[in-house]
Amino acid sequence: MKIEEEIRQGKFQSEYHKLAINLTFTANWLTRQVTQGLKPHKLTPQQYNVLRILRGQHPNPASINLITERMIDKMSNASRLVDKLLAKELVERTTCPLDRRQVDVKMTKKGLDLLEKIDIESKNWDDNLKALSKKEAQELNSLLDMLRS
Amino acid sequence: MKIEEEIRQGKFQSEYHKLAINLTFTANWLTRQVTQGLKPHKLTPQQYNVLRILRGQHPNPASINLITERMIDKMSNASRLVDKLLAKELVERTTCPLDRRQVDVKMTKKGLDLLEKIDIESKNWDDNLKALSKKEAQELNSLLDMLRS
DNA sequence: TTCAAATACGTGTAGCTACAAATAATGTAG
DNA sequence: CTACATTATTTGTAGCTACACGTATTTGAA
Repeated sequence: MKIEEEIRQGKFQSEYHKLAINLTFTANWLTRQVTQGLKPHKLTPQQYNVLRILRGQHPNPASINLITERMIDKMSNASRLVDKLLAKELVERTTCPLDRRQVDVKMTKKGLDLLEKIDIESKNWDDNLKALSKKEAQELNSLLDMLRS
Repeated sequence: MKIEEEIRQGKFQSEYHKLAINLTFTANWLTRQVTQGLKPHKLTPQQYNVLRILRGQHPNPASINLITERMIDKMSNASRLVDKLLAKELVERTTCPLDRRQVDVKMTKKGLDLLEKIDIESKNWDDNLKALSKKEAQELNSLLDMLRS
């Protein structure tokens, strides 16, 4: 459905204004789907993002700083997200012995196992994007990169 | 900057997976800018969205239902957003006499004046998107519409 | 008419965001 | 070595989201 119909707005001030709204709307649409897919595993998209970053480092630990740097949503509060993951025993947190200001965060086996299970399902989530051909997806990626110039 | 560098991830599983991340990341980037622009006026993007919908109806009132239907983020809780706007005296809320389940929400003069002031500034916000030509913006809009199929 | 279903809205809760401020450890200029 | 800046993280607060449930009102079928 065209964005004009989705939010029942006939006309936009400009193509750029329309773009701003279309981009936000489409990202929300996508996030809703990921949220749904993660729900059976009691993970939020942000927690999932942190887990994947930690797996990327495994078996090395990651600091809160490193996590923040790599998160999709950089303003997210990694500290509190790690708290939640800790409560679920998906990660472990220790003070870094070399720099006691830092925290070493590391996946547990339970966390790795969970991610592995989600991996399988998540392949299907991307299918929601397959309304576009691979070439169109590339083009969209390139336009988004350009947009942020 | 390419998305790979933004979140320091060298390679993605697929072009589609990259697209999902790029889309979310870019929308966050954009929202941050709008949030900044609105901050001097003590409005959040969602409150701003509601105000603009109400202006579209003015001088007619809008129900909570109508507002929700037209919001960019449809899961937003229009009821509570209207509360906040009411506290700032930017809107007024009365029970609809024809259907007492409904609420009539309407802009106040204060609300209209505020929007007018923001209108002027907001023209500059869209400039952040002008890294793309008009033609590229159209193409991006079209790809986003297709993506949601 | 009557009562169950549908509709419109409000509220409660857990989790997230944005931002500022606090705390603690480390680095560094003199 | 000391004072000060810097760095890494945590905490506090206001506002938003997602979802479920609650309340009041209206609609409509028997």
